[in-house]
Amino acid sequence: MSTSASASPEPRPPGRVRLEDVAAAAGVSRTSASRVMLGQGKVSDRTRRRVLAVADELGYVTNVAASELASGGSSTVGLLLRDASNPAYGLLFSELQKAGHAAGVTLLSMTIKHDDQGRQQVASLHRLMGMRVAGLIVATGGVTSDQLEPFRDRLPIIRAGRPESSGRIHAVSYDEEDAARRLAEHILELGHTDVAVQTARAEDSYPEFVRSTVMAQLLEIRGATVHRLEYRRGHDAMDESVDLARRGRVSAVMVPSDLRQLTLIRRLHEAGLRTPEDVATTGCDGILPGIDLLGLTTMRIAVEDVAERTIANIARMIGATGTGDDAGSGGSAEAGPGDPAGGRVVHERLPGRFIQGRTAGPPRTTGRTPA
Amino acid sequence: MSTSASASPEPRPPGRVRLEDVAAAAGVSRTSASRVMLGQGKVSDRTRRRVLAVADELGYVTNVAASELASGGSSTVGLLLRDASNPAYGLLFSELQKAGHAAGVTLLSMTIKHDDQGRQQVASLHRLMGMRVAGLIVATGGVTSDQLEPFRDRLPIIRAGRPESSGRIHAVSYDEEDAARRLAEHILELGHTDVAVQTARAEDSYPEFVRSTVMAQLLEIRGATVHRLEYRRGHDAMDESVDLARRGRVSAVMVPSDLRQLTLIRRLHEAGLRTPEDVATTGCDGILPGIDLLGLTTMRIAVEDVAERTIANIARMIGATGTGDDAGSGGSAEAGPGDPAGGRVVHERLPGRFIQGRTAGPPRTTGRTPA
DNA sequence: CTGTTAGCGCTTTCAG
DNA sequence: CTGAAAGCGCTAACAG
Repeated sequence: MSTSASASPEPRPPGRVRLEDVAAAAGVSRTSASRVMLGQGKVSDRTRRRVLAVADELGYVTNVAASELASGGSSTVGLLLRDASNPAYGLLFSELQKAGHAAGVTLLSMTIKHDDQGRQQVASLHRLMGMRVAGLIVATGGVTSDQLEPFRDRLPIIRAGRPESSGRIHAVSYDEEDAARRLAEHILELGHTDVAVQTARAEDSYPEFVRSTVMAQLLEIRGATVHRLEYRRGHDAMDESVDLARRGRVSAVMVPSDLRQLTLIRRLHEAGLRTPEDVATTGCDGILPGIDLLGLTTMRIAVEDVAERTIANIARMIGATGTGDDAGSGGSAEAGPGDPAGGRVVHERLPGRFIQGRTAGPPRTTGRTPA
Repeated sequence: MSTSASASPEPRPPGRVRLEDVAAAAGVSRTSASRVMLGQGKVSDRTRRRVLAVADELGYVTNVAASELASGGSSTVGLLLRDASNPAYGLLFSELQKAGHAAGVTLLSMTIKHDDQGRQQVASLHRLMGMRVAGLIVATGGVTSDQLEPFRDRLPIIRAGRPESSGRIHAVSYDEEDAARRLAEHILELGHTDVAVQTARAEDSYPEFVRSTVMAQLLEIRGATVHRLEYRRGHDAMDESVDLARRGRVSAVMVPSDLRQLTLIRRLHEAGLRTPEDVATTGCDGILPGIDLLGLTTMRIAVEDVAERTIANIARMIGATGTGDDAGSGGSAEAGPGDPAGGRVVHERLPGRFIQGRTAGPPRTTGRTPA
């Protein structure tokens, strides 16, 4: 495998091998060679075998650029991703790749930093468009619907992991509301009546915004006293949370992400407070390795499901089959690309799983309202 | 920005806009338009301005496939990545993207699952080659030097995060030996003389193999009694570790990764053993969020540095400048691609940082050999 | 079943 | 400074 410089008379030059070279060496025309490589059309078994053998021997690999140019379309799907150092996004990325692989969809990934008010995002978007991807998966909140809209009628776009408000863009997302509800209900069941909820602004993190909003609302509806602590750049609301807990004003602090919960617990420890004895805490995500050791009470979001459904949808929209079968060369015309059969916009929400953990216990005061 | 269907007489079709369209609308030739888009050659200021304006208005984006085909070379770098659900790889991925971005290098990422004895890897490699990337960054152990070798003389290849044995492939890696040494010395300093070391096989995880091997060797050289517990598929060596600890045969267990350390701690807890009171443990990586809360004693590998150096090297090799300047259109001939000035193979090892943590304390028996 | 003939959209000599 | 012409390597109708 490693040192196979044997029978070949000519010491094959390092330069790239063209299909034409393969065809010549196999004694057929470019067309036939092409057909073999594409696995389409009718080719005699002998021809196919020969071409394949020669191609392998010569180390031929299809020039994707030329291929796409000639055929007028790529089969790869662009993936706009957010900073994968966030474990939740890293996992989503992996799962998308895995699912894509299984479905025969090649993903072209591009991460973007979430600063720079969308300007950078647009640039990445353009590069992806320049590569003439067949579809687009957007797995970052940074890009707004407006920025996506102009491309919407050139290719199918689907958001992964975040709901989409625009009626023309597909989405497979985590059911944040369900997650928020279940966490809030858990806190209520434990008997907490005074709760601090760290809230995010929609423009900073939409998922966290939804989570925190729903949690706070549900708690209030059920008669609990809620302290909303909004955080933003340069103000993480942690000090206020710790302060409220220390003064006994709240017996539980709910935050909209596990990363924040870690920070919170850290701060509480520094202040000499323990979970769940002194204060109950909940987070959200459930992705971090070692979460069980930390005993975080949280929701595990359905990353695998979201990835799987996202790929399934986009694959259908671009007509990929993964086995090389043809998905019908005609029939995509006026309806616009990316419309699933019937022109309906996909809009799925996948629920997660509650993780009991050990950071949320009953309040120290026996749970009665001080009334 | 969103609803700009104004002055244009013809309701511009949703289809792609070609450079020719731009040229026509601007009243110049394709050639001039091309020159403007490439930012090269001499074009009058008025022409440039007009072309740019029209291009923007029409929403023109360069067809990368056609461009690369015509110019015979892409400026993107392929990135072969391992499963990003592993936090260490997820972070490396992010950092590479970030560094690439800063250096003006576009990365084309592709993750691979680490099963399937390299067969899958080769397929991904081929796809990347098919995209005619200008260089290749390999950030996964799964791909062997032999598999890389055939492509070595077509483009520069650099390994990120893992050392490379082949003398022809570049590498920027973590200094695993240094990490192993420092951890082992820490254990020795604490007074441990009987230590279990979970070892990995080179073919399963080379970094973990090096770490565990070096740790064990150093411990032995210094006179400690080492129990090597090798793990492989279906046997994680955890039971043996717990058993040795419970029977007091070892006072410390060293494992070659934090993920494993988490598993170990979990198992120890289940067996009623605590760290560091009953047994000391160390891991390696230091990437996990919340590592401070868990108090893991470990080494933080230099992910950021590795990413930065990797990009710097590959950028130089492919002659990228990030500002669009030309790096000399001639001069790359016999020396082979990817050879840095002088033809030397890059081979950097970057040291990490020790993290004290709380999982490793002194042995319960006062540290004297039972002799 | 196979080969021939045109391009895909862009970059690039080479003349104006 | 600008345009005309010639492909890059491949696929896609068309004939054989």
